[in-house]
Amino acid sequence: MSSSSPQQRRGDTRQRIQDVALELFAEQGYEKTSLREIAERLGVTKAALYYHFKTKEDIIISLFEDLTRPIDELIRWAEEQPRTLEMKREVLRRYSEAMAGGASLYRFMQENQASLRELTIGETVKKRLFALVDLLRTGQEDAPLVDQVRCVSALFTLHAGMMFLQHVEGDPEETRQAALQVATDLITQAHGQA
Amino acid sequence: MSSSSPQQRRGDTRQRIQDVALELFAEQGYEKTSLREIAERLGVTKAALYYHFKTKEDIIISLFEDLTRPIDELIRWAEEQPRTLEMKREVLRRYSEAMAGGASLYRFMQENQASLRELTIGETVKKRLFALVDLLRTGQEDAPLVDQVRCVSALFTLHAGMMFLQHVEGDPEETRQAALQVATDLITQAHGQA
Amino acid sequence: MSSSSPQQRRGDTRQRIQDVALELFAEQGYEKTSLREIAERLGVTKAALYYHFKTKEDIIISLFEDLTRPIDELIRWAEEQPRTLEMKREVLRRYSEAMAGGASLYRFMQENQASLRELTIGETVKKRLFALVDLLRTGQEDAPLVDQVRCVSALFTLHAGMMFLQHVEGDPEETRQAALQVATDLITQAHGQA
Amino acid sequence: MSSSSPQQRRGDTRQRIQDVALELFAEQGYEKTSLREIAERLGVTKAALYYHFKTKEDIIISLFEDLTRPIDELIRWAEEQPRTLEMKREVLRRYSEAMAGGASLYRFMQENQASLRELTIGETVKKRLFALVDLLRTGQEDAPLVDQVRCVSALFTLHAGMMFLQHVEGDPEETRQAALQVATDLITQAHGQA
DNA sequence: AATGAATGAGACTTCATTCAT
DNA sequence: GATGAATGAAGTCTCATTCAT
Repeated sequence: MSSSSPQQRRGDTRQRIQDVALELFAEQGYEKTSLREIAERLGVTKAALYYHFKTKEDIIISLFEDLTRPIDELIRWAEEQPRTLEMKREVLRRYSEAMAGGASLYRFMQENQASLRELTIGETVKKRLFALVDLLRTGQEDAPLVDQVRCVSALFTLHAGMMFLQHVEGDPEETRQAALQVATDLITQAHGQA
Repeated sequence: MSSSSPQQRRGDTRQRIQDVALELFAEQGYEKTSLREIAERLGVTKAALYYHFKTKEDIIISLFEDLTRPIDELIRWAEEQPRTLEMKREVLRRYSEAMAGGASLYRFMQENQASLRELTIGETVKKRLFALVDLLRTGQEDAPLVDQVRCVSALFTLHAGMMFLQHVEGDPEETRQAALQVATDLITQAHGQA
Repeated sequence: MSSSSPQQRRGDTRQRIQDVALELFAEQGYEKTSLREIAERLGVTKAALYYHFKTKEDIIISLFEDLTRPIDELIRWAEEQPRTLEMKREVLRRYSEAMAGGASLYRFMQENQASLRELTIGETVKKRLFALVDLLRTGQEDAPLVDQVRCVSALFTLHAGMMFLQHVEGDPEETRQAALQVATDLITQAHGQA
Repeated sequence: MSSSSPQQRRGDTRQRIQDVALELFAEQGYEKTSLREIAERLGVTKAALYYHFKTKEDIIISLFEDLTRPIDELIRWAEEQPRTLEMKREVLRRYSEAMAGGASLYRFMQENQASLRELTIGETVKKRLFALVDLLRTGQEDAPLVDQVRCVSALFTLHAGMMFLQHVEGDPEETRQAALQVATDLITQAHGQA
């Protein structure tokens, strides 16, 4: 009657590996998480992991591929919109939502930048970040440096909201809304001064 | 009678270990940097490191002790000041300066949060961060959540300014000033609304 | 009613496994060639190999069985002939031909003697070699050691001709004939001095 | 009282590793010999091997460097001599002697050609072989193919003598002399027809 | 103040093989 | 006739650490 009886597990091992891996990566970091640990927590052998993923790095790559799709879509969408303030607000809104949905992965990104840099996806992540920043500040390439900082800061505020305050305050959703508010203020200022 | 007395030499090697270690930790992350690497780059044996430091963790602890002293002093100083807006601005100003001085270490902190959490100093770092945030928002415990986020965001903006924009823009000092400006704006707003 | 009856298909895949396996064994050696590699190059799963062969060793055994039959027949034939010089020349001639036909396998034998020794067929291969040498030197058990060496050398010359010169010279067939000539000279000398 | 007490062993670990490794490589082949096996037979840990050699391949490289020096010197010497028949005989004589001295390594070479090809030294070994062949046939580039084969065959005869007959006959030294005799005959014929 | 030699634990990875379907 | 999923054993290698000298 358990919801995850052996029979039910059939065929979803790949998914379960991803789940456990993400959990552990976010908790302990990428390097400190061994495949042995992942396998043990799943009740399979290390070799089983290698049936589903070619390398350890492959596991994390697959996680990024699955979980950052919303962001890629967001970027593609935004690039076709006019560079209005409203569009920028929408970008922040949807980015914040994506973060709420894939909290573990974003926490992982935030806390493992060093590991990320050595991995193949590091470059991709970086590019995506730059793309977002570009979107937020488009229409004002020659804007004062301060305004460019505001755009970057807006994104970081969303991250900060999720990562840092979460450890402290009560309702995560409320905190997220507050962070979104502050971020929106920041780009509004940046936009206005263009 | 040699021109470098034993005491000086001692300090010398110890210091060189710290320098190289910080360089590598910042570059590659804590876990990915091995003692072998540090020793090789210094032209000594691994065993020599153990003459100066009890463990690998000890090396990083010593780095934090040496390099975060300014922050500790800043906190102690600020805690004795009245909670005025001017004091908060001064906190940000001095924090930003400290970051400029110990850039590698702050980069390390930012990029290795996962490693940090497992280390003894992790707790210390976290406490210091909370202490700073508390200082910035003091006088308004019951302030709207949004204002609390602004305080956190102000600190993160300084980090963001250092870490992120650095990869992109020209003069780091100019960027630092811009980030300081944005951060100051943020706490000004937070303070005003109290 | 399909144009390829089950029997044919069976033979088909089995044969294709053998072909690919021999190719890879000859190219990379027995130990360095994994079943995964064979399966991948065939576009089937590893498990499929196990439908046709009981073990990895079984694959190579089957190759030897199929490809060394001419040698076995040659030996049986020669053992019933009178020990004349002409018979010995015929042995070399046919051995050389067999090698040309199963070049990959002979290359494999030459380059993987170490692996061969650990395998069950190793013994068989060795026996066959001894049988050939015996045939070549029969009629002169008490011949000077030098002549016995000549017989062994004759066989090795054929191998050397195939393996070594092949990497260097132009027409393989011409080289083979030259090697055969030298080998024949050797046993002629050995025979003559008896 | 034993000739290899722990105290005596001090400092010669590197040498002992080489000895044991060569023994096992020759016996079982390169791939089939694991570092665990080598370490166990020596009574040290695997990690100790890595203190003395950077990789498994490094061990075999060091063996070749140490044991094939005589051949390199032989080649250098011969290249400065006039291409007389007497010089060629001397080459074979000294090559045969070198083989007797480093029997294990030459057995290894003969039996692990496949492994060798994948290793860095493979190329070196091959070059050396070609250099020897060139020396033996110099002065008759346009000689009939048959004579070129004779030169190669001469070298292979020495190998064959060592490897093959050894398993069978009595006194190895006598066999070696016989092989040398046959090899010398071969190049004499080749030389005469130039 | 530092080295040389070694260890024990554990990392990632690959392999031949099995078995239910 | 073949696959999908998994295993157990083993492989090479790296790491932080120790200790006698």
